[in-house]
Amino acid sequence: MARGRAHDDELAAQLIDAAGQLLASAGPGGLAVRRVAEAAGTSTMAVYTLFGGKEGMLTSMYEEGFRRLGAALLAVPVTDNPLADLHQLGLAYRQSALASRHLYELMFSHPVPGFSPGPAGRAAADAAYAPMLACVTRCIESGAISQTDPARVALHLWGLAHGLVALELNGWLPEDLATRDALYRSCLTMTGICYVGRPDPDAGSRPAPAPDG
Amino acid sequence: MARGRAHDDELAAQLIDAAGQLLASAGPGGLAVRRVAEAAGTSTMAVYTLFGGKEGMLTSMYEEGFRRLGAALLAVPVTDNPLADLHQLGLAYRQSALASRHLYELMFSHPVPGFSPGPAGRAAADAAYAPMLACVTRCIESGAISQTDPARVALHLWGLAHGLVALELNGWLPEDLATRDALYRSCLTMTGICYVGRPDPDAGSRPAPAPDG
DNA sequence: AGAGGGAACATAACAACGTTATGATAATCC
DNA sequence: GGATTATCATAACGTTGTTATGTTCCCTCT
Repeated sequence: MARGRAHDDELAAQLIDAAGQLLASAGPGGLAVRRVAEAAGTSTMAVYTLFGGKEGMLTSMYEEGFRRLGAALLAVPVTDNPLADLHQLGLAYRQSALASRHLYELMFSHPVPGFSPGPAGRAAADAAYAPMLACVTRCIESGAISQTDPARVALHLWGLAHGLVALELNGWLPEDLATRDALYRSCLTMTGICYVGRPDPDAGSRPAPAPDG
Repeated sequence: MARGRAHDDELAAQLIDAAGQLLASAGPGGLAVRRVAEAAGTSTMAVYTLFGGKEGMLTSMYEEGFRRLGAALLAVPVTDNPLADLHQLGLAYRQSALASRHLYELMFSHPVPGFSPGPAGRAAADAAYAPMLACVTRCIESGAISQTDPARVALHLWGLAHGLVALELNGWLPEDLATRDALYRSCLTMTGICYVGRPDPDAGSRPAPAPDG
Protein backbone atom coordinates (compact mmCIF):
# COMPACT_ATOMS: atom_id res chain seq x y z
CA MET A 1 0.00 0.00 0.00
CA ALA A 2 1.16 3.52 -0.67
CA ARG A 3 2.50 5.40 2.35
CA GLY A 4 1.93 8.91 1.09
CA ARG A 5 4.19 11.79 1.94
CA ALA A 6 6.36 11.18 4.99
CA HIS A 7 6.27 13.26 8.16
CA ASP A 8 8.00 16.54 7.49
CA ASP A 9 10.38 16.63 10.44
CA GLU A 10 11.86 19.90 9.32
CA LEU A 11 8.47 21.57 9.32
CA ALA A 12 7.78 20.10 12.74
CA ALA A 13 11.02 21.58 14.04
CA GLN A 14 10.16 24.94 12.49
CA LEU A 15 6.76 24.82 14.14
CA ILE A 16 7.96 24.12 17.66
CA ASP A 17 10.70 26.67 17.15
CA ALA A 18 8.16 29.29 16.10
CA ALA A 19 5.93 28.23 18.97
CA GLY A 20 8.81 28.67 21.40
CA GLN A 21 9.57 32.15 20.12
CA LEU A 22 5.91 33.08 20.22
CA LEU A 23 5.59 31.70 23.74
CA ALA A 24 8.57 33.76 24.81
CA SER A 25 7.42 36.95 23.10
CA ALA A 26 3.66 36.92 23.51
CA GLY A 27 3.34 34.60 26.51
CA PRO A 28 1.00 31.65 26.81
CA GLY A 29 -1.99 33.80 25.90
CA GLY A 30 -0.54 34.73 22.53
CA LEU A 31 0.35 31.18 21.63
CA ALA A 32 -2.35 30.67 19.00
CA VAL A 33 -2.21 27.84 16.52
CA ARG A 34 -2.83 30.23 13.64
CA ARG A 35 0.04 32.48 14.62
CA VAL A 36 2.40 29.56 15.08
CA ALA A 37 1.47 28.19 11.67
CA GLU A 38 1.79 31.62 10.11
CA ALA A 39 5.20 32.17 11.67
CA ALA A 40 6.33 28.80 10.30
CA GLY A 41 4.95 29.63 6.85
CA THR A 42 2.30 26.95 6.82
CA SER A 43 -1.35 26.52 7.76
CA THR A 44 -3.03 25.40 10.94
CA MET A 45 -3.55 21.90 9.58
CA ALA A 46 0.16 21.20 9.80
CA VAL A 47 -0.14 21.44 13.57
CA TYR A 48 -2.90 18.86 13.48
CA THR A 49 -1.22 16.42 11.12
CA LEU A 50 2.17 16.71 12.78
CA PHE A 51 1.19 16.98 16.45
CA GLY A 52 -2.46 15.99 16.53
CA GLY A 53 -3.52 19.41 17.76
CA LYS A 54 -2.40 22.20 20.02
CA GLU A 55 -1.99 19.87 22.96
CA GLY A 56 0.40 17.66 21.02
CA MET A 57 2.41 20.69 20.01
CA LEU A 58 2.57 21.75 23.64
CA THR A 59 3.73 18.28 24.60
CA SER A 60 6.59 18.60 22.14
CA MET A 61 7.52 21.95 23.63
CA TYR A 62 7.23 20.42 27.07
CA GLU A 63 9.69 17.70 26.12
CA GLU A 64 11.98 20.32 24.62
CA GLY A 65 11.90 22.12 27.94
CA PHE A 66 12.98 19.01 29.80
CA ARG A 67 15.67 18.39 27.25
CA ARG A 68 17.08 21.83 28.01
CA LEU A 69 16.80 21.33 31.75
CA GLY A 70 18.39 17.90 31.50
CA ALA A 71 21.22 19.28 29.36
CA ALA A 72 21.82 22.09 31.85
CA LEU A 73 22.09 19.65 34.74
CA LEU A 74 24.19 17.23 32.73
CA ALA A 75 26.57 20.06 31.88
CA VAL A 76 27.49 20.50 35.54
CA PRO A 77 30.93 18.88 35.89
CA VAL A 78 31.32 15.97 38.28
CA THR A 79 34.15 16.70 40.70
CA ASP A 80 35.40 14.83 43.74
CA ASN A 81 33.36 17.14 45.96
CA PRO A 82 29.80 15.87 45.53
CA LEU A 83 28.38 18.36 47.99
CA ALA A 84 29.72 21.24 45.91
CA ASP A 85 28.41 19.52 42.81
CA LEU A 86 24.97 19.39 44.39
CA HIS A 87 25.13 23.11 45.00
CA GLN A 88 26.12 23.69 41.38
CA LEU A 89 23.23 21.51 40.24
CA GLY A 90 20.89 23.69 42.23
CA LEU A 91 22.30 26.82 40.64
CA ALA A 92 22.13 25.28 37.17
CA TYR A 93 18.52 24.33 37.78
CA ARG A 94 17.58 27.93 38.46
CA GLN A 95 19.65 29.28 35.58
CA SER A 96 17.98 26.91 33.15
CA ALA A 97 14.55 27.80 34.44
CA LEU A 98 15.17 31.54 34.18
CA ALA A 99 16.73 31.19 30.73
CA SER A 100 13.56 29.65 29.29
CA ARG A 101 11.00 30.68 31.80
CA HIS A 102 7.99 30.12 29.60
CA LEU A 103 8.99 26.57 28.87
CA TYR A 104 9.56 26.09 32.58
CA GLU A 105 6.09 27.35 33.31
CA LEU A 106 4.75 25.02 30.68
CA MET A 107 6.52 22.15 32.42
CA PHE A 108 5.53 22.88 35.99
CA SER A 109 2.62 25.25 35.79
CA HIS A 110 -0.62 25.12 33.89
CA PRO A 111 -0.38 28.10 31.56
CA VAL A 112 -2.61 26.49 28.96
CA PRO A 113 -6.04 25.43 30.22
CA GLY A 114 -6.55 21.93 28.89
CA PHE A 115 -2.95 20.84 28.77
CA SER A 116 -1.44 18.11 30.91
CA PRO A 117 1.36 16.00 29.45
CA GLY A 118 1.18 12.23 29.28
CA PRO A 119 3.65 9.55 30.38
CA ALA A 120 6.12 10.59 27.68
CA GLY A 121 6.57 13.89 29.46
CA ARG A 122 7.09 12.07 32.72
CA ALA A 123 9.85 10.01 31.17
CA ALA A 124 11.56 13.16 29.92
CA ALA A 125 11.34 14.60 33.41
CA ASP A 126 12.87 11.52 34.97
CA ALA A 127 15.77 11.72 32.55
CA ALA A 128 16.38 15.34 33.44
CA TYR A 129 16.10 14.52 37.13
CA ALA A 130 18.68 11.73 36.98
CA PRO A 131 21.83 13.85 37.55
CA MET A 132 20.33 15.30 40.70
CA LEU A 133 19.53 11.90 42.11
CA ALA A 134 22.93 10.54 41.10
CA CYS A 135 24.70 13.41 42.82
CA VAL A 136 22.79 12.90 46.06
CA THR A 137 23.69 9.22 45.92
CA ARG A 138 27.34 10.14 45.48
CA CYS A 139 27.08 12.46 48.45
CA ILE A 140 25.78 9.66 50.61
CA GLU A 141 28.22 7.06 49.34
CA SER A 142 31.16 9.39 49.93
CA GLY A 143 29.91 10.16 53.41
CA ALA A 144 29.50 13.84 52.63
CA ILE A 145 25.95 13.71 53.94
CA SER A 146 24.42 11.31 56.39
CA GLN A 147 22.86 8.00 55.47
CA THR A 148 19.37 8.65 54.16
CA ASP A 149 17.06 7.81 51.32
CA PRO A 150 18.64 9.57 48.32
CA ALA A 151 15.28 10.03 46.64
CA ARG A 152 13.95 11.88 49.64
CA VAL A 153 16.91 14.24 49.83
CA ALA A 154 16.77 14.87 46.10
CA LEU A 155 13.08 15.60 46.34
CA HIS A 156 13.72 17.99 49.20
CA LEU A 157 16.23 19.88 47.09
CA TRP A 158 13.99 19.77 44.07
CA GLY A 159 11.08 21.11 46.09
CA LEU A 160 13.14 23.97 47.41
CA ALA A 161 14.63 24.84 44.04
CA HIS A 162 11.31 24.63 42.27
CA GLY A 163 9.53 26.61 44.94
CA LEU A 164 12.03 29.45 44.95
CA VAL A 165 12.16 29.50 41.15
CA ALA A 166 8.38 29.47 40.91
CA LEU A 167 8.11 32.33 43.39
CA GLU A 168 10.76 34.22 41.47
CA LEU A 169 9.07 33.70 38.12
CA ASN A 170 5.81 34.92 39.57
CA GLY A 171 7.38 38.08 40.93
CA TRP A 172 7.14 37.27 44.63
CA LEU A 173 10.82 37.74 45.30
CA PRO A 174 12.76 41.02 45.57
CA GLU A 175 13.11 42.96 42.36
CA ASP A 176 16.89 43.16 42.47
CA LEU A 177 18.49 40.26 40.66
CA ALA A 178 21.59 40.17 42.82
CA THR A 179 19.43 39.97 45.93
CA ARG A 180 17.45 37.08 44.49
CA ASP A 181 20.71 35.43 43.55
CA ALA A 182 22.07 35.67 47.07
CA LEU A 183 18.76 34.54 48.52
CA TYR A 184 18.68 31.44 46.38
CA ARG A 185 22.29 30.59 47.16
CA SER A 186 21.88 30.92 50.89
CA CYS A 187 18.71 28.82 50.96
CA LEU A 188 20.49 26.17 48.94
CA THR A 189 23.46 26.28 51.27
CA MET A 190 21.34 26.04 54.39
CA THR A 191 19.40 23.10 53.03
CA GLY A 192 22.64 21.38 52.15
CA ILE A 193 23.96 22.04 55.63
CA CYS A 194 21.06 20.34 57.33
CA TYR A 195 22.06 17.00 55.85
CA VAL A 196 25.76 16.95 56.72
CA GLY A 197 26.38 14.87 59.79
CA ARG A 198 22.74 14.81 60.83
CA PRO A 199 20.82 11.61 61.44
CA ASP A 200 17.78 10.96 59.32
CA PRO A 201 14.74 12.01 61.36
CA ASP A 202 12.74 9.21 59.72
CA ALA A 203 15.29 6.50 60.48
CA GLY A 204 13.49 3.53 61.95
CA SER A 205 9.98 4.68 61.13
CA ARG A 206 10.41 4.06 57.45
CA PRO A 207 11.07 0.90 55.43
CA ALA A 208 14.64 0.48 54.27
CA PRO A 209 15.38 2.57 51.18
CA ALA A 210 15.08 0.36 48.15
CA PRO A 211 18.15 1.05 45.98
CA ASP A 212 16.54 -0.42 42.91
CA GLY A 213 12.99 0.72 43.39
CA MET B 1 -27.38 63.14 40.17
CA ALA B 2 -29.22 59.87 40.34
CA ARG B 3 -27.05 56.92 41.28
CA GLY B 4 -29.12 54.16 39.72
CA ARG B 5 -29.36 50.73 41.22
CA ALA B 6 -26.66 50.08 43.80
CA HIS B 7 -24.00 47.40 43.48
CA ASP B 8 -25.62 44.06 44.14
CA ASP B 9 -23.14 42.61 46.64
CA GLU B 10 -25.19 39.48 47.06
CA LEU B 11 -25.06 38.78 43.34
CA ALA B 12 -21.33 39.41 43.38
CA ALA B 13 -20.93 36.88 46.16
CA GLN B 14 -23.05 34.38 44.25
CA LEU B 15 -20.92 34.92 41.18
CA ILE B 16 -17.57 34.33 42.82
CA ASP B 17 -19.09 31.40 44.67
CA ALA B 18 -20.32 29.88 41.42
CA ALA B 19 -16.97 30.66 39.82
CA GLY B 20 -15.19 28.88 42.66
CA GLN B 21 -17.34 25.79 42.29
CA LEU B 22 -16.90 25.81 38.53
CA LEU B 23 -13.16 26.22 38.91
CA ALA B 24 -13.08 23.26 41.27
CA SER B 25 -15.31 21.06 39.12
CA ALA B 26 -14.33 21.93 35.56
CA GLY B 27 -10.85 23.34 36.17
CA PRO B 28 -9.49 26.59 34.78
CA GLY B 29 -10.42 25.61 31.24
CA GLY B 30 -14.10 25.29 32.09
CA LEU B 31 -14.25 28.60 33.87
CA ALA B 32 -16.20 30.49 31.23
CA VAL B 33 -17.96 33.76 31.95
CA ARG B 34 -21.16 32.45 30.40
CA ARG B 35 -21.20 29.37 32.62
CA VAL B 36 -20.45 31.37 35.74
CA ALA B 37 -23.27 33.76 34.95
CA GLU B 38 -25.62 30.92 34.15
CA ALA B 39 -24.77 29.13 37.40
CA ALA B 40 -25.48 32.33 39.32
CA GLY B 41 -28.77 32.81 37.46
CA THR B 42 -27.76 36.00 35.67
CA SER B 43 -26.20 37.09 32.41
CA THR B 44 -22.62 37.70 31.39
CA MET B 45 -23.03 41.45 31.78
CA ALA B 46 -23.23 41.11 35.55
CA VAL B 47 -19.62 39.96 35.51
CA TYR B 48 -18.67 43.09 33.59
CA THR B 49 -20.61 45.57 35.70
CA LEU B 50 -19.61 43.98 39.00
CA PHE B 51 -16.01 42.99 38.28
CA GLY B 52 -15.13 44.81 35.09
CA GLY B 53 -14.58 41.57 33.20
CA LYS B 54 -13.26 38.08 33.65
CA GLU B 55 -9.94 39.36 34.96
CA GLY B 56 -11.65 41.31 37.72
CA MET B 57 -13.64 38.26 38.68
CA LEU B 58 -10.43 36.26 38.84
CA THR B 59 -8.87 38.93 41.02
CA SER B 60 -11.74 38.57 43.46
CA MET B 61 -11.26 34.82 43.51
CA TYR B 62 -7.54 35.38 43.96
CA GLU B 63 -8.18 37.54 46.99
CA GLU B 64 -10.60 34.96 48.32
CA GLY B 65 -7.84 32.38 48.03
CA PHE B 66 -5.47 34.50 50.05
CA ARG B 67 -8.19 35.10 52.61
CA ARG B 68 -8.49 31.35 53.07
CA LEU B 69 -4.76 30.86 53.24
CA GLY B 70 -4.40 33.71 55.71
CA ALA B 71 -7.22 32.33 57.85
CA ALA B 72 -5.62 28.88 57.85
CA LEU B 73 -2.29 30.28 59.02
CA LEU B 74 -3.95 32.57 61.53
CA ALA B 75 -5.82 29.59 62.97
CA VAL B 76 -2.57 27.96 64.03
CA PRO B 77 -2.35 28.52 67.79
CA VAL B 78 0.57 30.46 69.17
CA THR B 79 2.27 28.43 71.87
CA ASP B 80 5.46 29.01 73.84
CA ASN B 81 7.33 26.75 71.43
CA PRO B 82 7.77 28.93 68.35
CA LEU B 83 9.74 26.27 66.50
CA ALA B 84 6.84 23.83 66.81
CA ASP B 85 4.49 26.62 65.76
CA LEU B 86 6.57 27.14 62.66
CA HIS B 87 6.21 23.48 61.82
CA GLN B 88 2.47 23.70 62.32
CA LEU B 89 2.34 26.75 60.06
CA GLY B 90 4.08 24.74 57.37
CA LEU B 91 1.56 21.94 57.72
CA ALA B 92 -1.35 24.37 57.70
CA TYR B 93 0.02 25.97 54.56
CA ARG B 94 -0.07 22.67 52.70
CA GLN B 95 -3.46 21.71 54.08
CA SER B 96 -4.96 24.99 52.94
CA ALA B 97 -3.42 24.66 49.49
CA LEU B 98 -4.68 21.11 49.04
CA ALA B 99 -8.13 22.01 50.35
CA SER B 100 -8.65 24.63 47.64
CA ARG B 101 -6.09 23.60 45.09
CA HIS B 102 -7.59 25.47 42.17
CA LEU B 103 -7.58 28.73 44.06
CA TYR B 104 -4.01 28.01 45.06
CA GLU B 105 -3.07 27.48 41.45
CA LEU B 106 -4.82 30.72 40.59
CA MET B 107 -2.72 32.46 43.22
CA PHE B 108 0.67 31.02 42.39
CA SER B 109 0.37 29.60 38.91
CA HIS B 110 -0.90 31.06 35.69
CA PRO B 111 -3.88 28.88 34.88
CA VAL B 112 -5.64 31.65 32.98
CA PRO B 113 -3.61 33.12 30.12
CA GLY B 114 -3.97 36.85 30.50
CA PHE B 115 -4.43 37.02 34.23
CA SER B 116 -1.95 38.58 36.63
CA PRO B 117 -3.27 40.30 39.74
CA GLY B 118 -2.47 43.88 40.61
CA PRO B 119 -1.13 45.45 43.81
CA ALA B 120 -4.36 44.62 45.66
CA GLY B 121 -3.52 40.96 45.33
CA ARG B 122 -0.05 41.59 46.60
CA ALA B 123 -1.45 43.25 49.70
CA ALA B 124 -3.69 40.27 50.36
CA ALA B 125 -0.68 38.02 50.02
CA ASP B 126 1.34 40.07 52.48
CA ALA B 127 -1.47 39.82 55.01
CA ALA B 128 -1.60 36.07 54.65
CA TYR B 129 2.17 35.87 54.92
CA ALA B 130 2.32 37.86 58.15
CA PRO B 131 1.85 34.96 60.63
CA MET B 132 4.73 33.10 59.03
CA LEU B 133 7.05 36.08 59.33
CA ALA B 134 5.91 36.78 62.89
CA CYS B 135 6.57 33.21 63.94
CA VAL B 136 10.08 33.24 62.51
CA THR B 137 10.71 36.48 64.37
CA ARG B 138 9.51 34.87 67.59
CA CYS B 139 11.82 31.93 66.92
CA ILE B 140 14.78 34.25 66.63
CA GLU B 141 13.83 36.42 69.58
CA SER B 142 13.36 33.39 71.81
CA GLY B 143 16.70 32.02 70.69
CA ALA B 144 15.13 28.91 69.20
CA ILE B 145 16.95 29.55 65.95
CA SER B 146 20.13 31.45 65.37
CA GLN B 147 20.30 35.17 64.72
CA THR B 148 19.40 35.79 61.08
CA ASP B 149 17.26 37.92 58.87
CA PRO B 150 13.71 36.73 59.65
CA ALA B 151 12.51 37.59 56.16
CA ARG B 152 15.15 35.37 54.63
CA VAL B 153 14.27 32.40 56.81
CA ALA B 154 10.56 32.88 56.20
CA LEU B 155 11.20 33.04 52.49
CA HIS B 156 13.24 29.87 52.67
CA LEU B 157 10.38 28.08 54.37
CA TRP B 158 7.86 29.57 51.98
CA GLY B 159 9.91 28.49 49.01
CA LEU B 160 10.16 24.95 50.30
CA ALA B 161 6.49 24.72 51.21
CA HIS B 162 5.36 26.22 47.94
CA GLY B 163 7.72 24.06 45.91
CA LEU B 164 6.62 20.82 47.50
CA VAL B 165 2.97 21.79 47.31
CA ALA B 166 3.32 22.82 43.68
CA LEU B 167 5.03 19.55 42.83
CA GLU B 168 2.32 17.67 44.69
CA LEU B 169 -0.50 19.51 42.94
CA ASN B 170 1.09 18.76 39.59
CA GLY B 171 1.38 15.08 40.32
CA TRP B 172 5.15 14.85 40.63
CA LEU B 173 5.11 13.32 44.09
CA PRO B 174 4.26 9.74 45.04
CA GLU B 175 0.67 8.74 44.57
CA ASP B 176 0.13 7.58 48.13
CA LEU B 177 -1.14 10.41 50.33
CA ALA B 178 0.49 9.13 53.50
CA THR B 179 3.85 8.96 51.74
CA ARG B 180 3.48 12.54 50.53
CA ASP B 181 2.49 13.55 54.03
CA ALA B 182 5.57 12.00 55.57
CA LEU B 183 7.74 13.45 52.82
CA TYR B 184 6.49 16.94 53.44
CA ARG B 185 6.87 16.64 57.19
CA SER B 186 10.41 15.38 57.02
CA CYS B 187 11.49 18.10 54.57
CA LEU B 188 9.94 20.68 56.84
CA THR B 189 11.69 19.21 59.85
CA MET B 190 15.07 19.08 58.14
CA THR B 191 14.78 22.66 56.98
CA GLY B 192 13.87 23.74 60.49
CA ILE B 193 16.82 21.81 61.87
CA CYS B 194 19.31 23.63 59.72
CA TYR B 195 18.57 26.91 61.49
CA VAL B 196 18.84 25.82 65.10
CA GLY B 197 22.20 26.76 66.52
CA ARG B 198 23.76 27.43 63.15
CA PRO B 199 25.41 30.69 62.26
CA ASP B 200 24.03 32.60 59.34
CA PRO B 201 26.20 31.78 56.32
CA ASP B 202 25.68 35.30 55.03
CA ALA B 203 26.67 37.01 58.27
CA GLY B 204 29.13 39.79 57.50
CA SER B 205 28.66 39.76 53.75
CA ARG B 206 25.23 41.30 53.95
CA PRO B 207 23.97 44.66 55.21
CA ALA B 208 22.39 44.56 58.63
CA PRO B 209 18.83 43.25 58.46
CA ALA B 210 16.48 46.20 58.42
CA PRO B 211 13.70 45.46 60.94
CA ASP B 212 11.45 48.09 59.45
CA GLY B 213 12.34 47.71 55.80
C1' DA C 1 7.67 4.15 -16.66
C1' DG C 2 3.05 5.14 -15.50
C1' DA C 3 -1.29 4.52 -13.01
C1' DG C 4 -3.31 4.23 -8.28
C1' DG C 5 -3.64 5.38 -3.51
C1' DG C 6 -2.88 7.59 0.75
C1' DA C 7 -1.04 10.95 3.60
C1' DA C 8 0.12 15.98 4.02
C1' DC C 9 -1.25 20.50 3.56
C1' DA C 10 -4.60 24.77 1.98
C1' DT C 11 -9.07 26.62 2.36
C1' DA C 12 -13.10 27.48 4.64
C1' DA C 13 -16.50 26.72 7.94
C1' DC C 14 -18.08 25.47 12.81
C1' DA C 15 -18.75 25.90 17.93
C1' DA C 16 -17.27 28.36 21.92
C1' DC C 17 -14.90 31.91 24.07
C1' DG C 18 -14.31 37.00 25.99
C1' DT C 19 -15.99 41.24 25.06
C1' DT C 20 -18.85 45.00 23.46
C1' DA C 21 -23.05 47.55 21.64
C1' DT C 22 -27.96 48.22 22.44
C1' DG C 23 -32.25 48.34 24.82
C1' DA C 24 -35.33 47.61 28.93
C1' DT C 25 -35.76 48.11 33.92
C1' DA C 26 -35.52 49.76 38.44
C1' DA C 27 -33.73 52.69 41.91
C1' DT C 28 -32.21 57.31 43.25
C1' DC C 29 -32.04 62.57 43.38
C1' DC C 30 -34.31 67.08 42.68
C1' DG D 1 -43.45 62.57 40.75
C1' DG D 2 -40.52 63.13 36.76
C1' DA D 3 -35.76 62.94 35.06
C1' DT D 4 -31.65 60.52 35.36
C1' DT D 5 -28.46 56.87 35.74
C1' DA D 6 -26.53 52.55 36.70
C1' DT D 7 -27.81 47.52 36.35
C1' DC D 8 -28.85 43.66 33.82
C1' DA D 9 -30.91 40.88 29.39
C1' DT D 10 -30.31 40.28 24.54
C1' DA D 11 -27.68 40.01 20.65
C1' DA D 12 -23.80 40.74 17.92
C1' DC D 13 -18.49 40.97 16.93
C1' DG D 14 -13.77 39.27 16.65
C1' DT D 15 -10.77 35.50 17.88
C1' DT D 16 -9.85 31.04 19.49
C1' DG D 17 -9.27 25.67 18.73
C1' DT D 18 -10.99 22.36 15.86
C1' DT D 19 -12.96 19.94 11.96
C1' DA D 20 -14.90 19.11 7.09
C1' DT D 21 -13.57 19.40 2.33
C1' DG D 22 -10.67 19.65 -1.49
C1' DT D 23 -6.04 19.72 -3.71
C1' DT D 24 -1.33 18.18 -4.22
C1' DC D 25 2.45 15.44 -3.78
C1' DC D 26 5.03 11.21 -2.90
C1' DC D 27 5.32 6.35 -2.51
C1' DT D 28 4.10 1.71 -4.15
C1' DC D 29 2.78 -1.70 -7.35
C1' DT D 30 2.32 -3.49 -12.04
